[in-house]
Amino acid sequence: MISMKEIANRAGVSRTTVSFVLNGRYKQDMKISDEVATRVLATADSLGYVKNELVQSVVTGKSRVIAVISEFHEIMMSVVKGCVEEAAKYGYLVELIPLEEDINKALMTAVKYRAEGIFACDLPDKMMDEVDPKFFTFGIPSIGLKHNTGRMSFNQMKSAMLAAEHLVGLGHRKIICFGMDGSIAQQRAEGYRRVMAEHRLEPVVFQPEPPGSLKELEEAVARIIKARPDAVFCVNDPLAMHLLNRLYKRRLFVPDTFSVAGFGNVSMSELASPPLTTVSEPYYETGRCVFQRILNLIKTGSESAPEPFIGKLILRESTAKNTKYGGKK
Amino acid sequence: MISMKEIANRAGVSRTTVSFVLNGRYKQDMKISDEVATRVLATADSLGYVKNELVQSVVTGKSRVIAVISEFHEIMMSVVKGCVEEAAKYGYLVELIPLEEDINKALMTAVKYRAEGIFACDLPDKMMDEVDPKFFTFGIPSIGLKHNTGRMSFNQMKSAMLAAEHLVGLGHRKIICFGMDGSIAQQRAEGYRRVMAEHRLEPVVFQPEPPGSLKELEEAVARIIKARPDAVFCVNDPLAMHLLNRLYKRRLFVPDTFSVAGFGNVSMSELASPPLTTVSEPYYETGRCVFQRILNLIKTGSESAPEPFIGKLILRESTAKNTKYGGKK
DNA sequence: CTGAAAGCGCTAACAC
DNA sequence: GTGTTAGCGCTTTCAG
Repeated sequence: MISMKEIANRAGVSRTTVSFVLNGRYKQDMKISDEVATRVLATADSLGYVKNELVQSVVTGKSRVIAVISEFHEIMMSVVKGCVEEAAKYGYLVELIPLEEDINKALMTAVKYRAEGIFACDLPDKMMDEVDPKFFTFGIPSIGLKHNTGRMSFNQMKSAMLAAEHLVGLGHRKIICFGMDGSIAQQRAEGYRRVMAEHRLEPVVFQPEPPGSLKELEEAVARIIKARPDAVFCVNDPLAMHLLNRLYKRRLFVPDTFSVAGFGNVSMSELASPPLTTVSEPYYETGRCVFQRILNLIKTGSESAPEPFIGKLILRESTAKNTKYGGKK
Repeated sequence: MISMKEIANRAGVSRTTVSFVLNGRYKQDMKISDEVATRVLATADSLGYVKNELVQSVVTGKSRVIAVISEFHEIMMSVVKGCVEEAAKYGYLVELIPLEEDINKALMTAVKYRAEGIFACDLPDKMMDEVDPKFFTFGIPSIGLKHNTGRMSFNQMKSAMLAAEHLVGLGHRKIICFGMDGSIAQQRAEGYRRVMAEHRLEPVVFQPEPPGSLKELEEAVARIIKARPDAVFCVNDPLAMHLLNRLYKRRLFVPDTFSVAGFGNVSMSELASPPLTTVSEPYYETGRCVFQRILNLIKTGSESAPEPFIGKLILRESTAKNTKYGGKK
């Protein structure tokens, strides 16, 4: 792999000159003759020179790399993609560090490679507390660890309210909330509760998952069906699809039997039977936003608290107007 | 960020000593007193020293990083995860380079950061030919570019045969293959054709997708339904789910109307209505395998041609025995 | 066992 | 406008 030194020799100039030319700073900082500049550029090109960013990182103390630590669930790809693409725009590279049960090991890897920023993407709750305090002495800008706003900025509650309001707006009264395990699901359930309270409707939450074997899920679904609700708000799409699934098995059509709304807009929700009404989380945008926050932290040292995203209601065919109560229109 | 030099000073030894101790080579290469060794280790620890891998990369000429270039579809996360986790076992890090329409730019980024290996993960067909030949002069081990076996080692054809054979085995005769756009889908369709030929059944391929608007898809589905097949083999799960979807809309149940098999085992296929019989591609394993191949290339310079993976048939509820022809029980 | 010295490829003052 | 010099933090001979 050829170096600046060789270019300097071949072109008959000094390495400084080469450096300045190659960094495109030969117009402002130093005045290098156009003739020399072109010659340098030409030889660099003919020799197939490619700058060694690693060295630049060492010298400048800036690696232009940010580390993403995660378990890399399928669903996270969009977040990562958003982060990677946004980073690329600013000349930053993203490196992936697997979590594999030890957050401190992962963190140390990031430090060893001198990542300028760290994005702990969707850490399991319990790991939040396991982070060695000494890590923070390095002062590396990070998002997703406990000491900052934590997680990604997405307003689960308000987003869930969108779905709940949609169901109420369709004229449904007996609306069941399905699932509430985990802190995120609880925020969604809370959104549901608020909407129900606003409309003086009685909230009913079915909680099947947690130790959550398939069997318990089965029972919960059976109970829901027996309850004959007008609509069911599922705290996540897979849960909703599971419900659709069991209804299908009983030859019960949706939304005829009752409406079903999900949450998350996972890729296949569009192809569910019927296509699922749900709330989208802007994963890609979130990833971009996280990079922006980290970049801001790197540049200015101050945390920009962005307005949390609010999901969008995705209207599809699993929800429909209620006619039972002589529903409006 | 503290350096070896500082440790040397604090511990009252030379930087060489520190280097050797910290690299755990003070037993074999040099005989450093246990006492000194522990002292060095202790001061390093108390000072919060973290080795700068970047410098090590520069000095040794080995970055211990491999670059993954991809468009990062949701579906690829498992492959990437497999690659990342396998890499971690060998002390390698994975960095992500977005494709964004210019393969050569992406490749150059990888070279600039001196990636030891490159994994072009599922490049669009057309990009294969756009790779600047000069790239190969760098001699960086790579998987997924045209000059090697290409793509990941997965036998699409044989895997597709699993699904086709399953359908034939259930007693179906009139089996339609749905979709064949793209080189991968064609390999799957070929698997279908072979099985049909083996059993002296007439192959029928419906090709809807390509310029593939939703409308064309719609028409294709209508034609399939009109054709009254015994079973339909869809070249990928989303296509299969789309089909299920349209059948649902017509109140046509599966597998009563006809059996449906997909391909890919995407995460939600399990929750389709009905749960989809499909063929799994071992994405995670593939990712691990790719890293192994790259590592092998790095270490020995020789391409290990692993036995291509063959998918597994995932039996679910969208396929059932045919009774029309007095089918075998 | 330990330390001096050279070097990896590049940046950045500061003279010429 | 151009070249000299020092240095980034680490590895690695090679004398003591």
